[in-house]
Amino acid sequence: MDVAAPRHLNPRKRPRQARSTVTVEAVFEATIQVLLIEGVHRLTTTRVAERAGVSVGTMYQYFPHKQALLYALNERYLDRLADRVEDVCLRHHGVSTAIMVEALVTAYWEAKTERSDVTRVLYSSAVELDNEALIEAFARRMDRATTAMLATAPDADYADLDLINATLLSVIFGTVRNVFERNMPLTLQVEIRKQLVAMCLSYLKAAGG
Amino acid sequence: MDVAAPRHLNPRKRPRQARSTVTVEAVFEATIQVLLIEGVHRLTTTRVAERAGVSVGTMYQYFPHKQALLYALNERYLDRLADRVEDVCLRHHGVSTAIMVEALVTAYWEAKTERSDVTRVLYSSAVELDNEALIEAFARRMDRATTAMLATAPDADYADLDLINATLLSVIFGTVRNVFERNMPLTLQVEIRKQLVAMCLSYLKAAGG
Amino acid sequence: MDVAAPRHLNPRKRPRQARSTVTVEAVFEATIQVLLIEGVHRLTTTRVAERAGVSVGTMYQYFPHKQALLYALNERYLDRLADRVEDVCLRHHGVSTAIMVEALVTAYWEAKTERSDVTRVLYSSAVELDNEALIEAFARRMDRATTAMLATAPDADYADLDLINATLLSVIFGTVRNVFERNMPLTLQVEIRKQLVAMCLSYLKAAGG
Amino acid sequence: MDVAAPRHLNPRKRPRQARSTVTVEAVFEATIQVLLIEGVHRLTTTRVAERAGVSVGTMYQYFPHKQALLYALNERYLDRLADRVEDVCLRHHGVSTAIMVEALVTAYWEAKTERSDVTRVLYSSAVELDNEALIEAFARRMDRATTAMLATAPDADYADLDLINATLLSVIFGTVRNVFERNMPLTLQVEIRKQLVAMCLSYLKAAGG
DNA sequence: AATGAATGAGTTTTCATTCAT
DNA sequence: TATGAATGAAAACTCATTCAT
Repeated sequence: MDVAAPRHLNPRKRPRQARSTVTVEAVFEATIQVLLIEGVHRLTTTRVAERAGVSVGTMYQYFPHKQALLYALNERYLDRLADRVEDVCLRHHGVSTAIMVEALVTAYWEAKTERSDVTRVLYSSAVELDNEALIEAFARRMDRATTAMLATAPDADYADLDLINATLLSVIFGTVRNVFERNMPLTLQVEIRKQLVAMCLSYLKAAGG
Repeated sequence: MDVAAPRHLNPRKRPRQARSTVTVEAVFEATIQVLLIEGVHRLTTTRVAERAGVSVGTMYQYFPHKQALLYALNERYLDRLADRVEDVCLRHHGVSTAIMVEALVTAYWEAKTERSDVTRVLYSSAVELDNEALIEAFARRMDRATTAMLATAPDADYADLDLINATLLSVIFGTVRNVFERNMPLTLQVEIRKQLVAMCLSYLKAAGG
Repeated sequence: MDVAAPRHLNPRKRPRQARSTVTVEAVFEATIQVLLIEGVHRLTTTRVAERAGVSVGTMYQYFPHKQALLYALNERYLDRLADRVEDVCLRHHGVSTAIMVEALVTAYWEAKTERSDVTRVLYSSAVELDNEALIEAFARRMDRATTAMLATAPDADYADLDLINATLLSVIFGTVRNVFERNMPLTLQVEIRKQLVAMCLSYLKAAGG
Repeated sequence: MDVAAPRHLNPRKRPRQARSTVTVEAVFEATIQVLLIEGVHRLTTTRVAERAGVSVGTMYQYFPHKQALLYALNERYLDRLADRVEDVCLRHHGVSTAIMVEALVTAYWEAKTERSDVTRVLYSSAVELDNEALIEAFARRMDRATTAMLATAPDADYADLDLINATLLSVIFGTVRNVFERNMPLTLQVEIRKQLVAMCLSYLKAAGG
């Protein structure tokens, strides 16, 4: 994540010692728990601190205000998600387009749905958070990772790889969100996922695959 | 919209006289304005009432609580959106698949982006709103309208129209949301939209077009 | 009830025609119902009017404000109660002290307990109501009625009838309220009532009976 | 007071440190003052906090809502009252019935009338408060204390002490309330109190004294 | 005369943030 | 450094009363 966070959202200090890291982690976990159990509108600093087993005062040592906490939480989440997808992409350089797409969709889909409740509350926590920079940074990492991977496909040669890649990511990310936001039955989800892969492949083939 | 709303979100009274309708409309408009100008976390009943030029008391005669107001607002929005898309679908029965898809994507895309700020704030207003029923009802209307349209395509014959249709809608709706949430440059938006149409078409062709 | 009500609590007009009386009666009934079903803190003019089947506006024709309504309600209640007890007293002139006391306790006890829930909510409706005049007027009627009755007892001759009478009424009225406010088991209530009669009689005998 | 309070009326935290105790005490005092000066219907949390010299927020740390405050206030009052009466009873074990009754009536009467305005407003504060448990607990303590005392009377032997005791308490408590609620002239109050003692004694004598 | 929509001051309650200990 | 009591502005919501129709 190489994009500077909006200045006012910087955590007051970056945790360095072991104990701090543990505390920060506990606070993150507590935040998610409170969001899950009580909902955004009951997400209060006191409740988070209590659940994290620290005092509000201490929490304010690490996060100068509530927004900073939510910002950091989203940052952590997107960082981890990007890590996972990047990792998958790297491991699929040079394979066939079909396998690439399957791998990409699977990686993203599973990351989002294996804890779909957490995904959902994180979305809700981001409302009214100035997290464009975060999204942007995430998008850039994804762009790079998938572009790099697609470029190594032995069975394809795209005229405008950047556009094709941007389209692909928008479609995949958008569809996944749409599917789990609508709370579709699991069997339908699985089928749509297969169809999504098929759609991407027919698109890529037509585009130079 | 034939799915029952959660009981507690029902407006207190349905506006019948001209005056009431005007009031309710003013409140809706004011809500959107406040959301646009101040953001969700400054969306207070007082502010909405003030901007709508009515007293809080009056507002509470029509909406028993804030949630009910937001629910009704989203309902109105989705109803209108569904109206538009249904209308387009009806007017494209019997044309070629290519034209259908183009029309569908265009209709939805434009409805969402011609006031993308409004779309955005409406999404944010729906956070922590029990609006599954609304989404569900909207989805059902869309499903019916597009299925009916696709079934009349002279140049296609799908084995599993329902699944294909569900996929198509998830992809289109999801992609549109993703694109405008990421605040992409307009030129890229336009290109991706074209690519989206192309993708849908290659998918449909492969599926029986 | 010959004591003037505090000026600001006068009903705006005394109902004269048949229809008015019906309306006023309906409002009284509605008030009691709302008190019973919703409690004092949910006793609103709108709710009463609605339950009475009239509009708030109409209600305000008869009672210039909420207090006036409650005042009138309590007045009506105390008037009726006084009527009943007076009636019993009159019918027991000249009988033995034992029968008088039994009759008095029975009349009051039953009037209070036959609808103990109503009694209770009326007490609660009177809180913060300037109803001293009402109480006073009621007390005076009772005083007169029982003094007059006791004076005709063939088996007694009291040195200070007024004091004895005042004591008797305070004890009877107070005990009844205490018993039903404490929500005692019915069997205990019945026994205490018997004991109360016994106590009054032993007192009167000692005092000149 | 060994009867559990309704759960939702429990104070949020029990004051432990000196400062807390002072705050809670100040809030109690302020509540009484506001009740005295402004009346129940002007008893607002803000006014109480202001008068107590604390912020509303602080008040809400000790009492989760208005009802809890009123409940605690009544509890404190009844506890103290019970303490006083119990104390008097203990100190009169073994004396003559006449002295017992005199002591009991005096203790209760004085506790209630020495600050009759406070007594009155506390009654009014309890309207619509689910304080049955409180009353019950108080009644039980009184029952025990007076039964124990009466049992030690050298000049009496009661067949059914429990019933006699219950009657006695109902009569005494009820009469006291009736007398001071009617705002009788002081001289009459004094006389009635004497009569009440006389009445109780003649009753007890007849019952086995 | 009857209606009931509109008013807005007033109420309870919450919660981010500070700061004395 | 950690704590958590205290703060008070701000929020949602109510309801007695008025007055145009």
